[in-house]
Amino acid sequence: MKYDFAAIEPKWQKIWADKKLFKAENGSDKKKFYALVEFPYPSGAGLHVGHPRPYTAMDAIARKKRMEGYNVLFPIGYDAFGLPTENFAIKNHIHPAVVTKQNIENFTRQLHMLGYSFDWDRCIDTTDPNYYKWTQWIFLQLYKHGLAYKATMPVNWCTSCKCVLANEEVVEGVCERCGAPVVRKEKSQWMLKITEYAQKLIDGLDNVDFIERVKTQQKNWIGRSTGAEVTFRATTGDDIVVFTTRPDTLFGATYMVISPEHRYVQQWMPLLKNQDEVQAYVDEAARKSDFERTELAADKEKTGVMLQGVRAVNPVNGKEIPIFISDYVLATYGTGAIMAVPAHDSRDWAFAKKFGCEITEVVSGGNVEEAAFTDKDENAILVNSGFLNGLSVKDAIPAMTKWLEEQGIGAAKVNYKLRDWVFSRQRYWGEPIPIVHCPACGTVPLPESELPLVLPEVESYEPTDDGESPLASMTDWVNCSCPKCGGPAKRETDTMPQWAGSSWYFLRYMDPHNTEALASREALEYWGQVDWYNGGMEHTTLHLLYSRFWNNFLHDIGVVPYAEPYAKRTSHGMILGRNPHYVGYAETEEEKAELIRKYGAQAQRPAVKMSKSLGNVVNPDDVVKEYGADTMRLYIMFIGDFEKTATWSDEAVKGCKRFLDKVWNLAETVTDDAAEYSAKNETAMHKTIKKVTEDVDGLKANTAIAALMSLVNTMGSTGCNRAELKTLLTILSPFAPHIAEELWEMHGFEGYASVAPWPAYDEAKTVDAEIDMAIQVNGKFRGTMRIAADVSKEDAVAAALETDIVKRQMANIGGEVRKTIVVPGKLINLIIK
RNA sequence: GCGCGAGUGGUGGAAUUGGCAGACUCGCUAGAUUCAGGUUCUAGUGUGCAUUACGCACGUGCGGGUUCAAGUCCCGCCUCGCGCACCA
Repeated sequence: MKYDFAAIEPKWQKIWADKKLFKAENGSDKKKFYALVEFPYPSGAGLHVGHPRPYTAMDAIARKKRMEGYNVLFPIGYDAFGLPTENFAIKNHIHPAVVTKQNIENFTRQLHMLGYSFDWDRCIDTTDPNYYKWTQWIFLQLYKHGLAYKATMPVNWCTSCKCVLANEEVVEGVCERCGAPVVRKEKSQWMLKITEYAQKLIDGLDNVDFIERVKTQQKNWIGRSTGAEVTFRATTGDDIVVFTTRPDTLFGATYMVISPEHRYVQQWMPLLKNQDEVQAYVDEAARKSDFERTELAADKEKTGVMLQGVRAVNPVNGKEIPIFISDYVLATYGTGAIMAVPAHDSRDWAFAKKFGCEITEVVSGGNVEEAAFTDKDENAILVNSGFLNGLSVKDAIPAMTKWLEEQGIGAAKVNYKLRDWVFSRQRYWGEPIPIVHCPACGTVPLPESELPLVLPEVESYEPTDDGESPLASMTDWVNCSCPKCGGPAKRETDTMPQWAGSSWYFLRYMDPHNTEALASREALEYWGQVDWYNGGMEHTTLHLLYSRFWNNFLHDIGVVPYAEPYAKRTSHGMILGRNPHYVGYAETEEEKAELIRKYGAQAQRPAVKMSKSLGNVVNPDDVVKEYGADTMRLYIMFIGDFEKTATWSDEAVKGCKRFLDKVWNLAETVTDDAAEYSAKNETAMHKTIKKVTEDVDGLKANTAIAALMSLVNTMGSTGCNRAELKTLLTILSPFAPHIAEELWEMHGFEGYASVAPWPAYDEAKTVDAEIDMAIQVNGKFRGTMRIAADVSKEDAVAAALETDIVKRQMANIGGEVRKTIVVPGKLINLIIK
């Protein structure tokens, strides 16, 4: 009989679903294990090959844990609010809810097709009012605790999405999603005070097992720096507060810079002698997009204008110094003002050189006429610094900080780059913000009893250029009565961002049908932290950070038992496609030149992100149709190091299909009903069980599969008995569950391969009794000798001296053995001189 | 600029308390099966020199070093990828 995957796979998917084989049980006596993958955004295009990589890896882990006796929670759901659906709906005049429903059906079909062991009874959908009721509930808790507030401020505005963006959604000055330019816009926005959790979000990383690059990226994003705030008095009598990481260099502060947006600029305008020049600079800075303002920021020539008519006093030496405005000082970081120390800051140095400011060296060790001396040498000695002279940088920082505190003009201060989360979006397809604006009472939160606040049906949900949400035109819905005074009021018309629903979804999986709470206390305590969460690096400073923030908050208000939601976080590499424009594929020099001219740097890369326009997108449906889900799963795991990017190869998929054919054929040859492993295969069996057991947990499925291939290759000549087949199918099943299940049934094994107990291995039986020990002479490999694995050092040397290999070398070199090195079980090295 | 990671055959990639480099896969070569194609099976496949030998030399981005022994450790570079970036 032939391996007929097309018949086998749907058969087992149906049986698994009917028998609810992968159901997670709340409150079971078994040890729990919560494995989580990032739930997909159900786009119209369906699953792409990027999805199966993390899903298959975590599925293999979940399956193995189940076989090891754990009560495994491995859930899935849909993060279905968001712009692409809304845009598609607008274009095709269908309601986003209808589009979402269709897309979810398609995704569900595809996920079933790949044989994932999800507990489908716990499937969630963020656009379901029963779900977003609790998203809104969490928002109300944030509001009650002062962590949600409305503020008018310059925000990032995507010119194409016609919507504000969080800082995390702006990448190099353009929209993370659509690539359109982002401009500043003054708008009243709902904000979440994530900055209040900056330190907790850093500290929490110490207690979790996240891969290092995730921790580093989050820390960099939060951007903690320690220093001091110092107050300078302006000649107007106003106090200018600056933040500095180097209070020790205060004697070297020879001028000040404030950002063009700083409130003092307009306040002092009437006093200035060069008003026109200053105003022109302010206007110009306001016109620039974020992208223009940061473009090649490091090398960009500094610009700025001196405020003529106002000066400041350096509090440490009483010197009067000039004040400039310049866009190299950011309004949104620190206090929007700096003390410039050109001798020890390269930006200040470049500015000072251009504008002829004084450069005073205060830390010795460099030549400040040539360049700023910025070495982070804490033993460098202070000069030209009054009471700090002779102190090291290390000692001068606390000394100056203390002095500032005594004078009442400064204090130690910690600053973060992290900014509050802009939480409202001027779009239709999101969770309505449960807030009412009352002319009498002001901002009034909706009572919890009125949740969910359901998204109304609208005629037109097109975004508007004026920055109003499409909901604003829904007067019937907008006009309401104030929950507090009963008078006429208006609803908030902005909706929540895409990231809201995903900020707590892992909690809902624990108790998805609860109508009284986001999840019961028992469920939250039973499942506790997510034991293993795998997801994309692109979410490190978005979803991952946001959800840690929400969970920390929910912990602080006593809703969840753990501050940190995820005990472990890993991340998969992207799957790239073949680059059709790669120069390597060109046959002539002319073609090559043409490709480089047309595609530039892109032409140098053999593999690139898959995209419709390049025609290199691989659809899982096609792969499953041609080779089956098991081959697809196996290949996507075998493709390479899980954490690195990998390139899809249609050719290489065949190898995995061949392997499964071999397994099928091997199973057909099994006639020996032995209940024990054969002597021939015993070591190989134990070795392979060990390798697979360790590699699945170590996220090294690629080498686990290689070991399985080796085993099957070996058995091709040594044969396979019933006991060996049973183990083979068991350890193969996390990767290729359908074929394992079918052969399991055909050979009459009990129960299901998917939930069979994981086989044990005997460490002692993983090593061969006899090995080929390597023989080196003077450090060079010369050959091997067959010898007992546990041979003594003396016997190994004696045996080696008897070999032709060593005799020949002795004769060639003509010396005697001066030294011997024996690595038991591995090699022997003879030094002959 | 700062931070993180990576450079290994024709290809994807194994090997990290220093111990036989190239497991496993694709591809390729030869042979068998087949009317043929595909499939499957057997043998081979880092480079060079040899082929009298299972022999010699070279070989993990580049240049040094430590060691009986280095892809792995140390010093100095180069290249590529990712993240952040005028963050005071």
